[in-house]
Amino acid sequence: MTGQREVLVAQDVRRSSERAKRLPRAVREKQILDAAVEVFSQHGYHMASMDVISEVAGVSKPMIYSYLGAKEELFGHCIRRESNRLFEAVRDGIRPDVPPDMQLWHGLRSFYGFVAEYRQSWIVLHRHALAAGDPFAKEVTALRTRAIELVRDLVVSAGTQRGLASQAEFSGEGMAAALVGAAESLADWWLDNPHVPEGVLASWLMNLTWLGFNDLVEGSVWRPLE
Amino acid sequence: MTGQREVLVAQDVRRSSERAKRLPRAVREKQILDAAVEVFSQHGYHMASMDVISEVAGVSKPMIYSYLGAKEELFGHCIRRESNRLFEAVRDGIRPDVPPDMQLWHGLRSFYGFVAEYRQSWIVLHRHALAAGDPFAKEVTALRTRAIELVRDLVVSAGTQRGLASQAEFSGEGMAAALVGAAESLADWWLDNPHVPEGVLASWLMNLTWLGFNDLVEGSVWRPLE
Amino acid sequence: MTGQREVLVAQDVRRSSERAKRLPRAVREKQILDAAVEVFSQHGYHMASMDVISEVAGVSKPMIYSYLGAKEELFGHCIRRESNRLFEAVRDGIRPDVPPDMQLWHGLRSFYGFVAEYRQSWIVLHRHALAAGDPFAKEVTALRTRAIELVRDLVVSAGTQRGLASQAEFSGEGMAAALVGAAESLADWWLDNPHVPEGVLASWLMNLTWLGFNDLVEGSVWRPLE
Amino acid sequence: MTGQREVLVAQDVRRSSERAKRLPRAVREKQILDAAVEVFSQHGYHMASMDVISEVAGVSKPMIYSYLGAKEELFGHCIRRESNRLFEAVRDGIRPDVPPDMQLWHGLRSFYGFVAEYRQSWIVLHRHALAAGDPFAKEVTALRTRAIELVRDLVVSAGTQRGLASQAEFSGEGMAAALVGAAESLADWWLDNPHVPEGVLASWLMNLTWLGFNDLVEGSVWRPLE
DNA sequence: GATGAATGAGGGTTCATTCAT
DNA sequence: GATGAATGAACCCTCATTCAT
Repeated sequence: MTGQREVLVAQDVRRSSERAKRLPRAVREKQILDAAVEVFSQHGYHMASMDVISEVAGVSKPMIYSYLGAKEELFGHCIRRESNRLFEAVRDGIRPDVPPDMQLWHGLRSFYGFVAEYRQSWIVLHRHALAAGDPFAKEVTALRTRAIELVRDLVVSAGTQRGLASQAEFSGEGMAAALVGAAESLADWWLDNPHVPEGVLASWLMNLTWLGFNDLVEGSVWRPLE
Repeated sequence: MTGQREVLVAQDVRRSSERAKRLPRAVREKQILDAAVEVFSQHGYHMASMDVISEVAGVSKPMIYSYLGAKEELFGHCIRRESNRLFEAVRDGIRPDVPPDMQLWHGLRSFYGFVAEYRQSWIVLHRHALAAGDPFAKEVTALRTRAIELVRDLVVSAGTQRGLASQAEFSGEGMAAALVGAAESLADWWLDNPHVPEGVLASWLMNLTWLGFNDLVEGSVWRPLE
Repeated sequence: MTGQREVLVAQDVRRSSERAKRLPRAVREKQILDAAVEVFSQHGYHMASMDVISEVAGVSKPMIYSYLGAKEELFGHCIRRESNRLFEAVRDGIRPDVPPDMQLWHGLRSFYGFVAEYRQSWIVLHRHALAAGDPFAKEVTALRTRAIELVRDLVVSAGTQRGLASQAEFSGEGMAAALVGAAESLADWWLDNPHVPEGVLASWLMNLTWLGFNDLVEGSVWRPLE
Repeated sequence: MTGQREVLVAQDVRRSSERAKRLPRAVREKQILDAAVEVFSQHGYHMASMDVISEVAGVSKPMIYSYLGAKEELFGHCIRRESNRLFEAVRDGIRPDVPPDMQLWHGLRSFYGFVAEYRQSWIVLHRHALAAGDPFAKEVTALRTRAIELVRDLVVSAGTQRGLASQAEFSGEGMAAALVGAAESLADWWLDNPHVPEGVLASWLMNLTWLGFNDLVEGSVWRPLE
């Protein structure tokens, strides 16, 4: 949990009732965003109070307002930063020069890697931003859309390569949405069942969505070959 | 949306600032719960105000407190009622005397049928209760667990019948969680893409999780046979 | 605690969700007043709720309003009933044909006897009515005034019999007030120190106010002779 | 009533719905406590509303909560401040190098001096805190206990000096409690009979409890000699 | 740049009280 | 006579936000 450690460091630097040292704006903004993500992830949007955020950030409330705007705007900043982090982590984890199933495999591993490293970011995005209503839910929906497109292109290209006839039962987008949703929900489930190592999660998903229950019960198993 | 219609009727009956007619307690409780679900689904737990709920219910605030308790408790009542409704709808939709894939198929259809009919209930359960923190998230998690168990038993029994060796890549619970999550997320996606008919959603999921992408790109398709 | 027992009896008579039997008005009023005194003594005027009183009385709220009026009026009824009870107990305990000190002695014993038997009444009068503000404090002040007059007449007549010159240092009323106050406060102290037998309290007061510390430290002691 | 005058000044300085000038926290806390004591003394704990207190203090409600806590805590602060004021006033008024009766005399004079100067404080302590129930009543009881101990030590030491045999009729603590109670009640009586000068009250008590009615009717009188 | 001081506004909750049956 | 059903009104409290230093 890198975010949390950095916040604590920021706090430690500062002795109580000591005026905060002048710091470059970028540093202050990072402190504040880190603190905000931490607090939002713990309490959700509505129960997170600006007072607490400012305490955790080691910065006075007026600074938050002056640097990052009101609560809504601050929350938006958090969501955007973490959205991008997450998307980039997944996108950069995919290697374009391997078969589609391996691409999917790498994408999933990167995703669960991110969730493990930035647990709080994931909680904010998945648990709280969606519930916080429209300005924010849209942001997360957009992220999800980007992910869905990534997967859709992958599957569709694999399909068209092999002449998959478009059928009512098949919809690149719909099924990509289903896969992305499954990945998200499994991440959620992981929060409450952390004993499972991260590679296994990706493996389950590959077996389920690449092979399907049918092949599985026949004894087939998907494994990454490289 | 049966609930909403009835609530509006209740409102229409009553002219503003007129004393509500005396009705038996059970009727009032239903009115209140219906109104609460409606308002919670629209605004979420924190932004829903007891004032608005009481107005929508056509009842004064003290009645709510007297019949269903404070806000937290009221929300709990909503969640429990809708949880049970949903679970029973799915469970009753499953016919036990058909092959596993058909059971899954019926379960999914019932699920999306419920989401279509009780849109607000679904929103409260999926979007808001999970974000509202621990007393409530647990309730929904419990619901999800019940669903996962249902699916797990289905798949595992199918697998063991055919001698599926337990492997690291396979976990009845984990994969059932993934499927349930996929179904949930697809329902969520459906809220923003309502043009897709409900049967198609179930079809996608069956194809994805029963056959897998691999079979799909080979041209295989799953269809319900009865 | 006679009052409490009677209330419990009244409650026991009534099975839940059974309509209260028709009873003569006087009986109902007694039930209500007993319950009110009990609840007021426990919670004070403001924290006592009409709901609780009606439950303890085994009677619905509208009955209370119809028989004994609103909360203020109800409290007034309580205070008046208990005031009179107390005053009559003390007055009737005094035997007019004995010397002044013995009259005082009997009065004090009657007073502490009452406090022991009607603990709740005393608490309502002394602890709560005085704090409840003017309509009620006056009532208790009036009671106190009657007590002071009783004592004053006693002492003054004793004094004038023996030619006590009126002096600045002496005021029948003031000193009677002091004695009455001492008696009250000792009763209050008794509530928290119930191990002392009631006769001893009266004895302390007699020794203190009849003989004074001065005589006491000289070894004199007052004892009732009859 | 120093407190009240200052509060009014604070109010006058501020025109309605104008932002209060920035003042150091300690000053505001004093203003708030003064106002709270004033309002509590007039209306009692339950009928005093935070709105009124904030108006009288010339400060908005959130400041009260931020500086002195919620209503209960605020009341506690008032009681503690006034308790200490009162106890210190009495203790500091006693001169340790004079005979016991003179010490008592000075203590009583200080007490009535305090009641005269801080009428509201006395009312809060004696009339309202005791009735407000357990967190607060305990505080006042503790104050009373400290006073009783003061008096007990005085009398007992005087008694043992002259060989007072411990007897059933004599209890240092009990009689001290009676004297303290008498003093309190006389202060209470004084509130409704303010024409009596303060020295006279102390004089009555000295004559009553030092000499006793018996000596008094014989014509003896106690007077301070110095 | 940085902050302690200050507040408007609004929400949850609970009574005492009364109607209609 | 007796009561469940119903509500107006008020109170405590908190929070996001801004001003003045």
